[in-house]
Amino acid sequence: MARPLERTWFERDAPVVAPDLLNKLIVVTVGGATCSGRIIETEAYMPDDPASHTFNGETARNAVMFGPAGHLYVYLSYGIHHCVNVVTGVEGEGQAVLLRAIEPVDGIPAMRERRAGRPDRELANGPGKLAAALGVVLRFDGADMVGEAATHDRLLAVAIVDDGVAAPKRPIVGPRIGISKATAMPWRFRVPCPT
DNA sequence: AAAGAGATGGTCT
DNA sequence: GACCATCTCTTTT
Repeated sequence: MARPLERTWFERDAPVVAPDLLNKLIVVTVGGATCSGRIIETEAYMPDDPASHTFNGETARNAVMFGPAGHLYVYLSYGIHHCVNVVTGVEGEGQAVLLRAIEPVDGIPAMRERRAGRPDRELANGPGKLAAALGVVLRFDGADMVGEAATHDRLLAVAIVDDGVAAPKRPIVGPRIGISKATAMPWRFRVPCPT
């Protein structure tokens, strides 16, 4: 029933992939332990987008965003939090989708440990929080989520999985947040009324 | 209920 | 040396 998404699925523009990612699962294995969560909020970043890390060209940090789609782009935000992105589009363009929130599904005890002291509803309801809950750190930057590399019988792996739950027909669409440039683009997508 | 500020480190000018 | 695709705690209505 559950199947990992193929490379071609990611090879579309971020504002198209972002709403399609809603209700998909992100499955992360670190140190042989696996956690997963259902994606409920995403945000698109495009080439020629002043808010995108790739706007000023390729650097060591954003190199993964210029690579092939279907890889993970991870960076450190405000020196404290990690942010998790899925590279989309055509190789060389520099676009990605930021995962902003998930609903924990598997490995919830491990997520509670990583987010000690937080109530369950605040385990992964934000970009930095979901990275912390899933245990995603800079080491995941560039990880391939497609094919053999995404096999979870190893120490470190990540994949986006379709378990049969469709993306919402009418996602909530709004402006991106937490940025200071190009704030008007309606490239934030959310599942309506997630419990 | 809302608003404000500090933490903290990699990246780029 | 400035700038953050954030979070949490503290202070103020």
